[in-house]
Amino acid sequence: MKYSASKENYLKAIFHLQTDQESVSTNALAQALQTKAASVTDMLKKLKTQKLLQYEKYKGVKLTVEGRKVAIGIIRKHRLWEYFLVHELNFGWEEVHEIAEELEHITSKKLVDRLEEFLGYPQVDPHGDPIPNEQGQIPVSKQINLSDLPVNVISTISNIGDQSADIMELLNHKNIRIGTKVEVKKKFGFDNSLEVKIRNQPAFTISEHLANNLFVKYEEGDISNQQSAVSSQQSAVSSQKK
Amino acid sequence: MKYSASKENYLKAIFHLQTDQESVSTNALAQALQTKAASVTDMLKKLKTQKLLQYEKYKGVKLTVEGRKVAIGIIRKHRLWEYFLVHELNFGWEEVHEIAEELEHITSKKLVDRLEEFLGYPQVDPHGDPIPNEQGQIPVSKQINLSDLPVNVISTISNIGDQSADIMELLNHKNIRIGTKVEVKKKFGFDNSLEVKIRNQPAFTISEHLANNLFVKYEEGDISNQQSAVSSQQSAVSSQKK
DNA sequence: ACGTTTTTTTAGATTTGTCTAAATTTTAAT
DNA sequence: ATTAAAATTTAGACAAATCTAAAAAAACGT
Repeated sequence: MKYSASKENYLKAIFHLQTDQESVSTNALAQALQTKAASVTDMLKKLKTQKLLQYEKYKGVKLTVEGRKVAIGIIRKHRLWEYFLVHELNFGWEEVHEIAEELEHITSKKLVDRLEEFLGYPQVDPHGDPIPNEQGQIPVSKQINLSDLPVNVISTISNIGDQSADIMELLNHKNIRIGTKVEVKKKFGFDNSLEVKIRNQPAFTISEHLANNLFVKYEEGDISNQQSAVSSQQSAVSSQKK
Repeated sequence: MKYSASKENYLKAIFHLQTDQESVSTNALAQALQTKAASVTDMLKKLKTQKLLQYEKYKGVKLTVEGRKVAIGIIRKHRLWEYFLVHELNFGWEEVHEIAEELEHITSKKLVDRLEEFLGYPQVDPHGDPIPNEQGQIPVSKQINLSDLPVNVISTISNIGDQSADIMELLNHKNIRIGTKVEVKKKFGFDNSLEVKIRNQPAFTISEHLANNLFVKYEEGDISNQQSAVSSQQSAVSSQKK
């Protein structure tokens, strides 16, 4: 079945807003899609007749299994294209989202699968978000040490090993906190220091000792698919708080 | 300025149909675009108000300079994407047109230019059609000997050196004529024979002697841009009829 | 619990691109 | 030069996706 770009965008937005059991409100959708509540209501009625979502008026909306399948397909395309743009065409990670918003609506399934193969089956996109596989399974969130993060991948600080005042002083000074997006630009074997970059600021160096205490996840907060999440390739590192 | 995919398709179709001074008829456009004449008339009126074409009712239509610029931009994107699909993602040349019909409407100019760079500034697409450069200039048609055609590039037979009955008998037998699309699959240094492929038929071998009498062009019949056509990298081989 | 505010839906309109059927213009033939 | 045929345009309609304004339902505060 083929759906319009507009419908695909609604499904994608609902997927992102739909946390766990919660249904999504009309207003939340209108805000996410930069449109008016009345337009959302109209579209929800159409998507309901296509069995892509469960919708009762005034009760909010949830995706059906089919609707989620479509949404994940769009997200898969979006993230593979982002990966392509950054790693093959040398775009900066901050400029690819907009372009991927268009590319994600290209219909050919064969194209997506070939692209994925061409890229070497990447697990996360340049923003650190997991890339669903062909079956619609989304790789499970992993925590790894910042030193183990491949270069040029944006990830999010999810854990700090040591929680002493000393480390906090340092992190505050460097403006690093949980949720901060970081990217390793270079790894120096000599002293195992790392050159890292945060948002739009110039790159700076952090010591091996500090890096050892910073953990990042590959995801930003996405929900894994139904029952079966894909098992992680690298073993997750458990954070060692004291 | 941004135009809808539909408008871009109209401009592209007019460009392809518009030979030299001739204007394009409503019916010809309707057929090319698989639509009805009435729809074409409607659209032409809209495109005229946008100054993309010259249109007087019952008189047919021609692109303006601006309209041609847009059309060439779409064709440039189409052919670069086709090249990408065939040479990077290993698609067959016969299956890429449909996908490129969608990709050609992706708007980012930076994407196209980066893609072109990534691909190494190719001159012709997998069907042998020339790829316009960033300035909208279209490489000029070149005739080269079939033996000089790179492998895996589709080209069109444009000239036959020897015009004896003998060669014609052979060409008729092998179903080769002017306009036939050929692709060299392999070159054998031992006897300089070539393995070639025509349309969907299985590949077959032709002798050095025959190959020496077959000339192909890199283009299918496209008109070069305004005044300045890009000078060809390889020198064109003049066909040596007797 | 009851009025007020917020959220959501309905009603009616608009834009884009398309269609069919009818009317008009051009072309071509005798 | 008429007239028949072909090509083109007009008129009116429709589907998709959106909007504004008004009505209805739900949630909230005291």
